[in-house]
Amino acid sequence: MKVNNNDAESSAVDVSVDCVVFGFDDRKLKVLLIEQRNPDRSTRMKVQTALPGDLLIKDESLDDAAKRVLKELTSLEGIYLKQFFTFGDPARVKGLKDQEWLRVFRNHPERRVITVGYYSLVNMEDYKPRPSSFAGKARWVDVYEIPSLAFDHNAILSTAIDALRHELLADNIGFELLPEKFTLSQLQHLYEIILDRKLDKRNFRKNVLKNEHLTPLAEKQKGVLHKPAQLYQFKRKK
Amino acid sequence: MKVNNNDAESSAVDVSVDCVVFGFDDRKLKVLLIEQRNPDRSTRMKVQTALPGDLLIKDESLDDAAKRVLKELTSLEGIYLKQFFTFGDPARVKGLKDQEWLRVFRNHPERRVITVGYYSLVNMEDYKPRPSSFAGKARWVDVYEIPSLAFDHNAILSTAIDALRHELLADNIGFELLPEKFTLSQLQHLYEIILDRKLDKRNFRKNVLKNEHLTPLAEKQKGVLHKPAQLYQFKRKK
DNA sequence: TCAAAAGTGTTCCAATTACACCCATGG
DNA sequence: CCATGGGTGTAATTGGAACACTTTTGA
Repeated sequence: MKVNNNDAESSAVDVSVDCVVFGFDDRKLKVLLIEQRNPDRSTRMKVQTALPGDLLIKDESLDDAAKRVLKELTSLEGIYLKQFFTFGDPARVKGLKDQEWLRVFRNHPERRVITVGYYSLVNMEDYKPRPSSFAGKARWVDVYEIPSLAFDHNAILSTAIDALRHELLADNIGFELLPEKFTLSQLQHLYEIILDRKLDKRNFRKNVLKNEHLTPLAEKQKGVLHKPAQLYQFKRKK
Repeated sequence: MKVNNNDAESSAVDVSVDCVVFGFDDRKLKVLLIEQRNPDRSTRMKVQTALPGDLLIKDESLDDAAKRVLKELTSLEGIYLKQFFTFGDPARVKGLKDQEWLRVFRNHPERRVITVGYYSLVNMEDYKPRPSSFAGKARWVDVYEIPSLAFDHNAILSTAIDALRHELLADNIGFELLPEKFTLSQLQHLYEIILDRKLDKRNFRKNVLKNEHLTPLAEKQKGVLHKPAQLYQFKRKK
């Protein structure tokens, strides 16, 4: 009768969330990567770079776990956050280095870990690095120059980038990555970098001014060595 | 140091997959629902209707788990299958009836269960009901007349329908629901039912003949009491 | 000959693309 | 006065939407 519920067959599994935190510094699309916590000097394991993430805690929803990771890491709350895919390959945490790390930092290093991927969009100006319980130092890395990451995080990241591109085209979420006040050129540049192609300036402006809810401010760029640009703000719809 | 990895905080979690199996009977869009297995006559618990699903087993990927559930239920292999969302609300299996059922059929009824949602598209003609280890009888139910389901399966199902609509528009996966040979009217009717709106016949044909890879067969409909329609087949791209 | 669905083109409008010059500022 | 990026409009093309009648079959 009971088929897959004996512990022999359906063994315990851990569930985590991993967050792909995107940021934009006016030139490059970046993602926030952490150094994995370092084992107490004893071993001299090579530190791996990884996506921020953590195991789910008791009675915490997936979204809440992602918010918690994000808040611990960046102090930010209320930022754009979206579940995009769940990764459950049984071998995804079985790499040699990954196992080494898990043996130090997890109670059940042998357990498989299913991870739910989230991506979030933050305005880099708002970001303040912060010591977090699950990570060493964090840094922004160009999404087009990602090193080799722990676990299957390279795959997770590239899935996130695909999801971000689709979402950008479908729902125009780009402004989440910009400061409160921005110019249309900044916005266009952001789109060009995410989509990885040039856009026509006049057509781009026509489109965003039609489709987006942009309010021109009574304020212009200052201190630039060319004609100062009009600043805009998104009217966030309720 | 160790933060969320002590068993007190990150308690054991079960992971399951749930499959939303869509079918089309030439009139209605249907979904395959099961009766939950019945506790041995002893208790007379009311049988709930649910989506087919099962706990992940050892060393099985998420995709493989979904394929297994599908194969056990329908004997079908190689059919269209897509992960669409993961549901992890801590309360999602805490309903009264749900707990009753879990206490009979699961070794750890108190555990939270995270479930990864898949949907699949099957040609109803190919489907042969089959006794499965995780379910009682299965039946096809009109997606627009879904009863109250176990757990959070109503929410999972409506998320699946949204995902199906998007996918249909983006990737034209409609033919997966049709028999090998079909008419353009059947295809149009399918689109109309999934999207829940009328489509213009001439425009629809123009579009699918442009965009899809349809091969007209040297064969027509037979035995219909009107002009027999051209039959088509999809050229599946390699 | 009738009922039922199959099949077929054209026109109109909206959206998308391509494209080049003048402007305001700071140095 | 020069370098720099800001800002603007139009024409051509493409794609989507609306729309009605003739054809073939079986009963």
